[in-house]
Amino acid sequence: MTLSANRFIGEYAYSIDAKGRVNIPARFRQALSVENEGTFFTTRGFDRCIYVIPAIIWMDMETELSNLSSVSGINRTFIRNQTRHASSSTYDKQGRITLPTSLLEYAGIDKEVAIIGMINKIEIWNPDILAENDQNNLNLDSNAYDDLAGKIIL
Amino acid sequence: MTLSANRFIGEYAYSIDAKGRVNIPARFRQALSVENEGTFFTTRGFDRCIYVIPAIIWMDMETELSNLSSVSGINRTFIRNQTRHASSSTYDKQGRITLPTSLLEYAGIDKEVAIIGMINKIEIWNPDILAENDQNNLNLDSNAYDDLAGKIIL
DNA sequence: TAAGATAGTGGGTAGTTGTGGGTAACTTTC
DNA sequence: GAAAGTTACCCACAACTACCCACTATCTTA
Repeated sequence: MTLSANRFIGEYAYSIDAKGRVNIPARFRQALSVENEGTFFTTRGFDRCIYVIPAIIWMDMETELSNLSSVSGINRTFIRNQTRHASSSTYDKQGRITLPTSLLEYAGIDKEVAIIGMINKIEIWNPDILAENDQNNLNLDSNAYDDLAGKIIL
Repeated sequence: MTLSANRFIGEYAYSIDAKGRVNIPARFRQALSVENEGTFFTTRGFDRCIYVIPAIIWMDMETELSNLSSVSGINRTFIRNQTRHASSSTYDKQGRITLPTSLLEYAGIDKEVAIIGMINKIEIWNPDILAENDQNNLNLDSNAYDDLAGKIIL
């Protein structure tokens, strides 16, 4: 276990090639596969982006999901949405992954992508949609945000 | 653990070379890497400067971020904003670090830099922008400043 | 004051990284 | 079962990064 295992930070601008392959930033590769040789999961993000999640984190989430009571309709919907678009995958010798077409469509990605490290997972965005999302967030009521910021002393 | 571990004070005038490398004042180097072999983090500062942060301090923040639930949109936005401009790095044999182009642009740095010790982190400025910032602060309403002053015994 | 150590700056080179394309294996379809 | 389409693996290359060495100025110490 090294420093920053499974900790993803930073934003990167990459592109998808004709075969639907995206490069994973070299700095992410080690963390993505720690303790689970190159295996990870891709699924829909909460926002209009793609999540790339290390196997360990994914399995933790699966456990949490399994603890939700199926009596609640909200829970059922939530569980369903988390799992139905998910699939496991690995990268090729160059460190690239091939993303399922369905996910690319969901995230509105064609050529350029923005990759963001979100600590324990990775987000892949269409840069335009990301910018749009940023813009919308400026208009949010910021009390909750300020509360968060107040707790983080940096 | 020695005296002044992770405590940065003083201002230094250095320059950036053609490769984007900045020297870290020798007096800062030990503190920057205490307990975590030469690793630290760079990111955007609140003002128009670059933060250089010791690993221990940054990792604490990362841990807090990793405990925020991604189900909340505010949390996602917050995490994204905290990590986007950040990257980890180490110094070379000469004690220099290479700053990402994006950060240099943000801070408006081309050649000369002012490096300021801010107790638990380091700020890197374009000297002109720093001077401008100082000038603007003269005009601030000073009530809040006086409040602070009341708390600091010197 | 002289000699050695430390600090700041500059540049070359080998390895890494991001990207493109070819070919074989596999799957699907008729 | 053969053709067409898809996927996965392999190789290639340009740009970039990190590592190494070198030089000078300043500080320390005997």
